[in-house]
Amino acid sequence: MAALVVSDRALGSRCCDRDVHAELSPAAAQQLSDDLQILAHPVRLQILDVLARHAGQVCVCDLEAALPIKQPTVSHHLRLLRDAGLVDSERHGQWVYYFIRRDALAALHARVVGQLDLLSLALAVEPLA
Amino acid sequence: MAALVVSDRALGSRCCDRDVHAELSPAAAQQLSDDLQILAHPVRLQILDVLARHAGQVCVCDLEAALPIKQPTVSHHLRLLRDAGLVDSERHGQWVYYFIRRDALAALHARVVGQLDLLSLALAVEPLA
DNA sequence: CCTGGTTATTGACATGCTTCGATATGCGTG
DNA sequence: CACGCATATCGAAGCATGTCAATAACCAGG
Repeated sequence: MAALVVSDRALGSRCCDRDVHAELSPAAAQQLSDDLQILAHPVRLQILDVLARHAGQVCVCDLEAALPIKQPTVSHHLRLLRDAGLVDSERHGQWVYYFIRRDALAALHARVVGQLDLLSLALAVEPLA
Repeated sequence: MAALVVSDRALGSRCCDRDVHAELSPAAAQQLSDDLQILAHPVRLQILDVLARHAGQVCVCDLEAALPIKQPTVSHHLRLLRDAGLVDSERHGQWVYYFIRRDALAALHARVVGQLDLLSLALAVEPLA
């Protein structure tokens, strides 16, 4: 198990002068981080889940009934999701119906999965040929 | 385009009494949210990236050199990653070498991608058969 | 146009996250 | 064992986030 970490190469000397850098650029890391951040809240995940399963037929009061939060908080999270481009809404009479923007969610899904796959791939390759 | 949202079914009346609920349980949403949260920071993403590409040969000062943050902050993020089970470390003399726990990262990767795929899948299906 | 119901916004508060200086701990060397 | 270097922890400060009561804006019906 120790071999997992320590190769035959000496580790106990010459530290901190290796060319260790991230492949992931700061900009790419920020982008991925933003993508993850908008998803990283239980309420927003549940909102997306509900919208995905009842496309176009969900108004705010439905969400309020389905979630453990008050109406202003529902509107708050919906605004974040809309600002992120993931959802949009249409007014019908007194009610506002929200729906997922499929293209945007697909794009986000592709970015996230793509980057995470890259990470896992880097691990699959034997360390530092 | 409006057809995306409004079916022939009347939307302008009878609101908020439908059985709209999330498939994603609160517990599952919390779990996924936690998984995403630990990843949702540029510095942690870059740390994981560096560790993935230089498996077992990265000490803290390497990370400090590769990242735009001071040493206490590096240690802080490493602690979060370790508490999440994603990384571990070994001391070699004066230095501490960090490495990714492949099994844990693979498990997290599977959970995240699995749940996100479910979301996308729900969207692919035509709304509410 | 007044009323009741739905949604958005505002403002305040609490909580949590990120960062870093200061400091403690641990290790190797002389 | 004293010193220097690497790392961890503590404490404080600043900032972001989540929540909700109060209120505004909007709409339908009488």
